[in-house]
Amino acid sequence: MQKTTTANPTARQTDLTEIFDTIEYSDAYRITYLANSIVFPTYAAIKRDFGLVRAEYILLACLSHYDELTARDVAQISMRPRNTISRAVHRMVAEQLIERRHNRVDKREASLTITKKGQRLHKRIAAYLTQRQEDVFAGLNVQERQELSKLLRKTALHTAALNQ
Amino acid sequence: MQKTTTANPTARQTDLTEIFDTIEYSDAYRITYLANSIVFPTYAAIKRDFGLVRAEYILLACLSHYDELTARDVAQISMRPRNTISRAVHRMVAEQLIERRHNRVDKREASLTITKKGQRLHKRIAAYLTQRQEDVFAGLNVQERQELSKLLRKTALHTAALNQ
DNA sequence: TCAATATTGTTCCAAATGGAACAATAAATT
DNA sequence: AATTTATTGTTCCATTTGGAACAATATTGA
Repeated sequence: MQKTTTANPTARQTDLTEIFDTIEYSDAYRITYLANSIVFPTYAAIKRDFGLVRAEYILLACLSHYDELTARDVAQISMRPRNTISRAVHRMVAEQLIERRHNRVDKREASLTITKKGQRLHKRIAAYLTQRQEDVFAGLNVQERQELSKLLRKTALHTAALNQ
Repeated sequence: MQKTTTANPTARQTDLTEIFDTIEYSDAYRITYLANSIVFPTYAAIKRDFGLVRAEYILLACLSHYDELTARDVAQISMRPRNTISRAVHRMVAEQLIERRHNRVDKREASLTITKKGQRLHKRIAAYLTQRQEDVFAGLNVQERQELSKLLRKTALHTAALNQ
């Protein structure tokens, strides 16, 4: 709970980073803040430059790292509702960024794969995210960065099990 | 790039966590995954139980930790567009969760404060987020958790400066 | 075997969202 | 002082979003 002032409006009186320490769920807050800092500007740039909405580049990213996935898999990996993935699939099949092939065994599902064109696009998009990632983590030295990586990995694996 | 199969549809063949390691921007990815894991289920619960949308509880959280802020401050802290904050302000003033007082010096802006009622609501919401935070970080031991906290804090502060 | 239940992916619809243009005010520049 | 530029907060509008109901298929269990 910090003093702010409107008495002297010329100077920025309030330290807008205090909440990092004072909020009850400070780790969750910091994580979310960092995620937003990475994702929001990059998302806007991807939309502007490539015309993809979030569910679409998520789909592209997932398919870039697995030989094939079902829409259900993608929804689970990304924690997005199935209908947004479904929409993304249709638009991206139309754009020939991915391919869909009905499963002969289980006729409900279809397996999705990325095309060459899709892979090329993913590479360009990944460069945006990688760049922003480096900017965000530039405040850490090499050991710190490694340690953070390790801890995030462990936490993410634990959480994935939790989300199951 | 991992083998999956649709040949034997009964067993889950694909390890959906592999992407944590194989993706180009793995730190950014892990951070985002964790943020989503914390925020999505909690957000849904907050909406269900209290009827608040995201911009609204963000506003509440910000005002819980500063004596007063302008809408602009909140937009900056939360990295949300100004119009979503504006909407949230109006609804929450109507609900008497926050108060708005026009600034005499700079007539464009208004200073926002949280009410007692707003504070009580924030406490209840914070409990949801805190609980989820604990679940997500339960995979770490005490030292690891402390170390992660420290690294996240440093990175968040660096990023806040970057976002300025 | 047949009914009941679960799962996958889709469509529909109402709500949330964010960019852009705007009015009001303030600050900077001439 | 007058003009130009910047800032704050708002409204408008088109798009994105996600819950819920649904059809098709698969699985479970009586």
